[in-house]
Amino acid sequence: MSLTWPRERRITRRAEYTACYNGGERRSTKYFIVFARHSDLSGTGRLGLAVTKKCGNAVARNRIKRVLRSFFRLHQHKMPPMDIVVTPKKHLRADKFSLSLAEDELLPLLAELSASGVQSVSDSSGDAA
RNA sequence: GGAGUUGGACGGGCUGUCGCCGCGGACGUACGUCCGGGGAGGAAAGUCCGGGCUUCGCAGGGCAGGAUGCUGGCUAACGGCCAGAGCGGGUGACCGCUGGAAAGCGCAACAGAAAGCAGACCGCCGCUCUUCGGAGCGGUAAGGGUGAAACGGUGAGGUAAGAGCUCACCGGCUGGCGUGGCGACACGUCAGGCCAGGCAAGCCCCAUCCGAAGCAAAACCAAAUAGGGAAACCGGCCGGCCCGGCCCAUGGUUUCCGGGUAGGUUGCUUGAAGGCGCGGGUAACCGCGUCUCUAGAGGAAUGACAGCCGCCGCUUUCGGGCGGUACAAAACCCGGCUUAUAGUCCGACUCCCUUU
RNA sequence: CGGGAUGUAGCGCAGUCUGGGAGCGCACUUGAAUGGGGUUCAAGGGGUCGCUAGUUCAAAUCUAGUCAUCCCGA
Repeated sequence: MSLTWPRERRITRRAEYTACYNGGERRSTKYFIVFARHSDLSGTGRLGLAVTKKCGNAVARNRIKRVLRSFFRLHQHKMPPMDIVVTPKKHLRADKFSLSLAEDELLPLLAELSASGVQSVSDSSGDAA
């Protein structure tokens, strides 16, 4: 199975971000807030990262984004077909952050989202049929 | 050996797996696949200056406003750099500062008699009066005390007491001349007058410079919706009809046009570029020759995870073990400045101690 | 990219323009008043004036640099 993650699987418009913030589900863990919304495109989900200045300087913010992107790339087969926006909380320390920490934090949440997402997809497809 | 001053270079390396963003080539109808090659810094940072570039404005000049400020040079330009001058600090290597206060206005708390065209509290001296304690008038500015700062210093003459009042020397100032230097200035000499305080990072004066905005600049392509302009046809009114005119809730349909939003493309990296060599210059820098191409995104790539090796601490049973490995990431591009930075290496110089 | 504001006692602010004593309110401590508490009255303590340099006799105030926070415009 391929583990690529091209640009088409990212959220690149401000309107799409605000749609996730306003019309999506909101879950939170110890270090992250996750907004998830049903994708307009069929099939694949997309990822958006919003790392604010409160998380540190540019080097720290870049590291957080890269680790999160790597996490979603390696676990993309567990990802539901939704638009997901991840925002770290401000007490996340970039120098202590790693892939294993991201897995501990986000894997249960991903499973939870995919359960509810699959259910809603089957509901909507049933209505269409 | 110790302490220090100053200039420069670097700021992790290798391998594997899985990835990301541009570029070139091949296959290929589009989509896509494969191959090759590239992909953060000395400060990319702060955004404090200067320039290029783009659009707008502009006959020329002035005012206002802002910036800079010893001299000479470098530069596209600069508030930058280099070389020098004066002053200050340091034993020294070396470091720091810089227009004008005899154009004018203004300011100086408290203390002190007095804080700025000088003046006189205690003193000192003379005269007059006296109740013998002193008081009044006048002279004086050497001495005292205050303050951050009190209108030259020392000595002699002089005097009632004194005083640049006079003289000598010293210090400082102004002007002239000579020598050296492109110049800031230095040195020498003559004359004057004995004195002219501080603050311009208070207002100000003088000299020089400055049009404004910024790549979200700007150019091009250009939906949907609303509105604008033009033409044709239809409709209504004036009218018997045509021509013509009007439709003031400026009626409806079609076509065309221009502006322009979302969006897209360009701007976008070959440049006051870098390396090496030679030459000129004390240097900053400049000239010539030759070689190289070195990120170009657009919610924003340059990574994640392993392993080995460096480097630095702590520890050790000398096999090793544990921990750490800075600051900080391009966003139109350059030249500087400022600030942050674990450590490593190299050059030059100064002072002290020891040995020969 | 461009522009602006703020930083002073535990908290909220004045003082900065025009340089000389660091202040106001709440809070805190002590005392009075009450049987006790609150209210009230009186007295008191507490400040590297964000930081670092410079100008000045003297800096919260002036100048330069720097740090942090906040707010605008495109």
